[in-house]
Amino acid sequence: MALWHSIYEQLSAEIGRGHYRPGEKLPTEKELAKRFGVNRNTLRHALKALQDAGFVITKRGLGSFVSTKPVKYRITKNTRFSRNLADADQQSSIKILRLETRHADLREKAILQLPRDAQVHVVEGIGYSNNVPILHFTSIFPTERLPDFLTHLQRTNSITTALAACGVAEYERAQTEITAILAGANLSTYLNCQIGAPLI
Amino acid sequence: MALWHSIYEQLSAEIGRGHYRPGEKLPTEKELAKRFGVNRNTLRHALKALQDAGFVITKRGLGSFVSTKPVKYRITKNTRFSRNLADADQQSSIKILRLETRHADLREKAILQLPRDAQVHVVEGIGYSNNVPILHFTSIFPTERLPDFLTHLQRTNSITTALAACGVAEYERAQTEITAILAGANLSTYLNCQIGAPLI
DNA sequence: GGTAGCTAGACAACTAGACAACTACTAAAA
DNA sequence: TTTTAGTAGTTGTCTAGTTGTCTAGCTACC
Repeated sequence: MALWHSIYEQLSAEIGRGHYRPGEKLPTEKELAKRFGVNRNTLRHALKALQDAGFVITKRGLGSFVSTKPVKYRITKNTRFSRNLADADQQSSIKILRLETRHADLREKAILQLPRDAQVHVVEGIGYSNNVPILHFTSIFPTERLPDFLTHLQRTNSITTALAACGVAEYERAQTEITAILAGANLSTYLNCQIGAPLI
Repeated sequence: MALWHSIYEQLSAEIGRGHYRPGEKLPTEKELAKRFGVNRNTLRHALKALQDAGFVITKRGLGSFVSTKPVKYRITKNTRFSRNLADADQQSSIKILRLETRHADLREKAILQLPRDAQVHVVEGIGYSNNVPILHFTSIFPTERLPDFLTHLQRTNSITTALAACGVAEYERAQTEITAILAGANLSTYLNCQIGAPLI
């Protein structure tokens, strides 16, 4: 699909969802282009489609504004939104690239407070949200506390349920206590993933 | 041997030899075709092979660029770990793609338990670990509870410190309470990031 | 005859940049 | 106080250059 069209769909979806209300000003073309990672001309193509569909009105020197009069077009769109909303699922999944058990190194032992010859499970993979790759991760779990973690993980393909199957009920604790935070403090705060623009 | 393949070998050799540095732009397809004395289609065949091998990344309208991370690292996993340990610091950073305040939609209001006309801060960006893109995130924060959050964020470029500046001291609570987890439960467990394969 | 490899060309999609037209705002001049 | 000029920021338009895709035709070889 053409780039501009996917941008058009996303913006119209956000308008329909109420992110931008009637009469409200959209971000400037420059900002939107930056957000979607495209050239301004490409973004303008999407914006032009939004105008033609009656979603927005743009004024030279001022900006683009959400149309005050909803168009019939929006109704057809809404059905799609409501379905998404009903499902309420951003379906997320993971693809596991690596799954191994090895000895913990010094760093990991220090962080996880493990004894001398401790071993760890290593899980490396890519996280998807709506089939868009969003995240590359490498997680470390102490083997001692989670003996058959890998088996569960392999079967369920879900770290959450695998942890649960191993008797770790509370996720909060599991996150801060079991998952090794090898990355800096910054990245560790971004647990929330939504949609994905093409990276790189 | 096929023509395109000899071109592929020559170009990959030149890249490996450092003739073209990582991140550098290759000559245009037109120029390369002229250089090798072949049609553009034939050259594109060679270029396609270079992409598949992970040597170059091409962008429409821009050109082809030497990949910053040659593919071989996937094979030599072990060296990677020890080196990471030697560095001891995974320097992580973020690039912010979007920073705006808008109305919350139904879903967000439900999750964050917000009143009718509540607004939210939207932060979208890409997380890097050692300058490798690892994570695409979109975070939602209630405006009401964090009035000048964006200002702090823009200044510090760190969500952690920005939250702290707004009086949110404990990160654990901030994560589970303030950050909207719009993604499924699965993705939310991956707070740990290490090295990154090129996404997409 | 059929297929693989290459050539030739046309068009679509995207990027980059420059410049014009317009708006809102501010500060200096009348 | 009113007017004017200037500045900054926005959208509109245009040109040039790049990659992506498609169709048609040629040649060598099996």
